[in-house]
Amino acid sequence: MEAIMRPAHFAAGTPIFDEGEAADYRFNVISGSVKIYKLMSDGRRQIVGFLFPGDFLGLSQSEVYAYSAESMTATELCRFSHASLENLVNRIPALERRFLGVAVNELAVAQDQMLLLGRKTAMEKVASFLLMLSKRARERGQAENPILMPMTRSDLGDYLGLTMETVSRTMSQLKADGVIAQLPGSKLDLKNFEALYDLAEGA
Amino acid sequence: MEAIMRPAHFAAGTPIFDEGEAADYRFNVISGSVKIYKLMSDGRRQIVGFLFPGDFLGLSQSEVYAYSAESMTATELCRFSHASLENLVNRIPALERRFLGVAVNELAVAQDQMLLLGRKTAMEKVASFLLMLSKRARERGQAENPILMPMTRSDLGDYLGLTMETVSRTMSQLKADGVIAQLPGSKLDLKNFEALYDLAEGA
DNA sequence: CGATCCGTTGAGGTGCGTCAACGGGAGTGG
DNA sequence: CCACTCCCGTTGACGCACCTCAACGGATCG
Repeated sequence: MEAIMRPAHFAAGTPIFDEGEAADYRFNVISGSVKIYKLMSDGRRQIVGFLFPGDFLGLSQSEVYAYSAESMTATELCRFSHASLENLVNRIPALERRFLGVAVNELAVAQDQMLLLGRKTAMEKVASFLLMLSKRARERGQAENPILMPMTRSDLGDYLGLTMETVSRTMSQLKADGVIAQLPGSKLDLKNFEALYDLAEGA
Repeated sequence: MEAIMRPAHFAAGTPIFDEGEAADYRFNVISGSVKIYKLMSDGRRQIVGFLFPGDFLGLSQSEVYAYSAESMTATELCRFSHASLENLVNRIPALERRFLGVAVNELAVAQDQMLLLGRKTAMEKVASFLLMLSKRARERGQAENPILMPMTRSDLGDYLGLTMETVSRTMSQLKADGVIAQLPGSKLDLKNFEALYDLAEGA
């Protein structure tokens, strides 16, 4: 895979590709963080994923990207042209299996997110989100407790189906209740996992 | 594939499998219709998909199903044991490619649904849903206009992140405005596609 | 040191949820 | 063939969780 890979660097807040563009490339996140989102004609936005090192983006069955992507922090990506990746996959069936696993996993994550968006309250959404960030950090081999949260309140709102004001209020309450605490550098200390689990389920 | 397939029949409203069960089988819908959903401990439900002939269910990376499945109408399924399907896929790489395509497609559908759940109003949700049903019928080679809608108002609410009362009110308004009309046999006549497109986008 | 962006907080409004009543159709049993 | 029941859908009245609009403060940057 390294033979067909090209590194690509993006400063914080840089567009990577837009929904509707020809889907000529696939990417893999090396470092940094990326948000992928869909827009409505009047500007309403739904963020459909936050991506971290190890995550893929740009997978598409159609000729065009199904969502837009933008870096949140300084980000390093691996870029693969669709054609050369196709060639490689044809010669190495195990790769296809790998991608299938990735896609099926992401599908399960998407279904969890549908439950969150459709049925959870603001507090449940925020608590669920914090726990998810923590879990994903652990899966990446990082610490599960002080979590890095590079996204703005507005990003968070557009991910959770809330306004940034509601996100802010909810986070303030969690701070006031001593469940979380801010640390320097966009870091968040989850001081009470048990409380978060209860809040995420509506207890 | 036919060699390892077992047919399975389900009467309307019959459980097929439950979230958390050992994911020993994969299924393909032959005829009828299926809903797949996730439940919260207090009974809140999010339907994450309605399945029709040609659709797959039971794909999972984990050892257990990630959602529950139940037939909505009398339904015929193909059942494949996970193990034998695995064997077959190992011998026929094209099958893996096929599944990858299915999964990536479903992921795109899931992302559309996230936009709907997170950012659309009740009217936009209902209009979008009707158009999606019509589009999927067309893709299956069926008529796009009188659409079959076998799900209850409650199912619809749990799919769109609304209550059944709100769904009912919204459908009533669409009827009053002459945009849709009920036909016998759970069928719906979409009398004004253009109006529906506008309503789905918030115009 | 002005401009901009982000986050926070308050006051007030509203879209949808909640609760409730009712009617029709389908299945069931007498 | 007619009650009876149950489920589904509809509609109304009311409440509330979250949105909208607004003001303000701190951080970053040119």
